Amino acid sequence: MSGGTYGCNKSMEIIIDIDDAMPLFAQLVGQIKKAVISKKMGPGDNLPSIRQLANDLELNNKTVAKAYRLLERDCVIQTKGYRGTFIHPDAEANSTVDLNAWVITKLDETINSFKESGVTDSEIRIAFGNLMNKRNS
Amino acid sequence: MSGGTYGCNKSMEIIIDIDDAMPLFAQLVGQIKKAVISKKMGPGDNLPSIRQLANDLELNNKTVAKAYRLLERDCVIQTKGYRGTFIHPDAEANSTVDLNAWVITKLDETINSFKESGVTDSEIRIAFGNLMNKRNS
DNA sequence: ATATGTACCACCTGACATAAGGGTACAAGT
DNA sequence: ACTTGTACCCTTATGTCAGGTGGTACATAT
Repeated sequence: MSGGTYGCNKSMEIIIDIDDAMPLFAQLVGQIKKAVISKKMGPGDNLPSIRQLANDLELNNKTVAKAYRLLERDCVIQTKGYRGTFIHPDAEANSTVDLNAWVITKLDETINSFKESGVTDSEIRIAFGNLMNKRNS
Repeated sequence: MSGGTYGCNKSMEIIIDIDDAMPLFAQLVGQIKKAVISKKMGPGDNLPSIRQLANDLELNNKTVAKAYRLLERDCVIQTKGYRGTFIHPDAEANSTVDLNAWVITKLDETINSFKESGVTDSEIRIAFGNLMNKRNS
């Protein structure tokens, strides 16, 4: 099997391409943001449950849950526990804001400042690795 | 075989532990800086050639060359081409100045600002990976 | 009983970069 | 001739991480 589609009240259509280089969860995030931007979905609209969507799209629960988690972090959707998941009031604005862009920009500045000081790529990578791993413990 | 030692005029002793998690070249860098700080070696002292040290320590030329390259960048040693390699006049000061410290501090600040914004570890890693790899080409 | 989101646990897979080694070669000097 | 640092080539192995999947369990509500 490869990919799957989900049609909800003829208002939302999600297409997942398993052969796409983009990770499945990222495709889901993009599709939902796109649906919001193109006004196919609006604030307050009900999204399918994680298990439901995973089943229709032939995906794993975790994959869908990951997408929902990211979407909620970006305030594109709101999860209300047992009551289900809904489109966030400010979804449209928050769908266009790309958190990644700001991360890349700021990180790029930092890395460049290192390189200008003659720091080796290896050293930057090592420092990065240490920080990312230690903070977890 | 595991690791090796190098004794030079009973003034310098380098111990490499191949089982250590720290990369071999990094161990070498640390050992030489330590030798400078503890005044076992001083400005003008002659260091063994890359090939010589690699042979004694049972390391590859490249590994030693990498360590020397980093040490010269930090102005702990001076390579004078065919004439060999020597301890830098300001070696002691430059051995204590930890370029890594400033890198870690600044990088830590940047990463923390990301996490406070809810950015995922994965996303930070991916952004980091993209930046480090694209700049190389 | 059923459904919701969520939080754990573990596993497998592929991709990728680092680290390290082997080899060859060069210009510059002794 | 010999040695110096250095710069390429290619190969290997190791480790790490992302992505995905599987299962179980929980509190909260209907």
